[in-house]
Amino acid sequence: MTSKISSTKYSISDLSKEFDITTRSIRFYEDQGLVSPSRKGQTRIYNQRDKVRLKLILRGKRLGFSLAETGRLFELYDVDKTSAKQLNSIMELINNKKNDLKQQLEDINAVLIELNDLEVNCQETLKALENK
Amino acid sequence: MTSKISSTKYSISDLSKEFDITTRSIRFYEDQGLVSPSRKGQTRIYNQRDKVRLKLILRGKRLGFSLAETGRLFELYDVDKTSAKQLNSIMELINNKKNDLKQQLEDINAVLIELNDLEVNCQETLKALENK
DNA sequence: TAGGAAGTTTACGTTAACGTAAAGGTTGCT
DNA sequence: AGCAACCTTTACGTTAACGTAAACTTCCTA
Repeated sequence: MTSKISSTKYSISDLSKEFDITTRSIRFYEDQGLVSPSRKGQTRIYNQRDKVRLKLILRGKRLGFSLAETGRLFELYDVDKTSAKQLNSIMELINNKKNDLKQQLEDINAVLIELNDLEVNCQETLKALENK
Repeated sequence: MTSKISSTKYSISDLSKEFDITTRSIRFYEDQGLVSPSRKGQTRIYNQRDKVRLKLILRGKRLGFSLAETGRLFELYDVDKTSAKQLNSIMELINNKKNDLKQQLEDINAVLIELNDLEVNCQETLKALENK
């Protein structure tokens, strides 16, 4: 039973097209230790895990995370969780991030409200122009 | 009736302390046209409007806005809204920003859920360690 | 077999957002 | 008068996240 695990392999250009980023960027993320594709000869081969990570990297960027920050989030899943000390410091990190994000939620809601006001204002001005 | 408008004047170091940023940053924001303090001799004098703008600049940064983007948002409030063409292009800009922010809201909620999962996971592992 | 497409490494260039240092002006003590 | 605490301008330095170009290999195919 030769099972099919081969469908989850991607070339660098596959991923660059799928995520609409340059191959340069993908190689740079590797330099920074955020993805670690295997090799066939010289050529990089990406798997499902790498693909997910790319997605998370891009999500992080949309949130204004640096690559280093995203990397630290990745590590949270891999860190050795056998010691209570480790666990507590991880949980502290998690809580810091959560607080940052809650602040961001507030910020975003504030800006959305302002933009809505502005939009309404524009619509009214536009209507006034038409009815003249 | 000499009214008191003088309480809304700040020096550069006042603001740098209040917002916990360097004076260098504040001067840089001026270079970029985001604040425009008046002068008494050489010395910069900031008013309430400048202070509000600084607050908005920092909020923008927390959301990952570039200074240029924040500047464009400022302009939205000042632009002359006399032409329908202007108005429509402004509203397009507003909508683009709104879409970005909605995407960010989704992203943040996703990350918050993941962090919560991770936290619960940590708590359980910790409990298991204690009950051993 | 010649060329084109996709891959690689190496390395210098670029932009944003400041940091940092030098050199100097003004004000207020003491 | 002196100096400490501010302020100023000018200008070069720095980091992150790539862009861009050169020079080369490997594979496919017309």
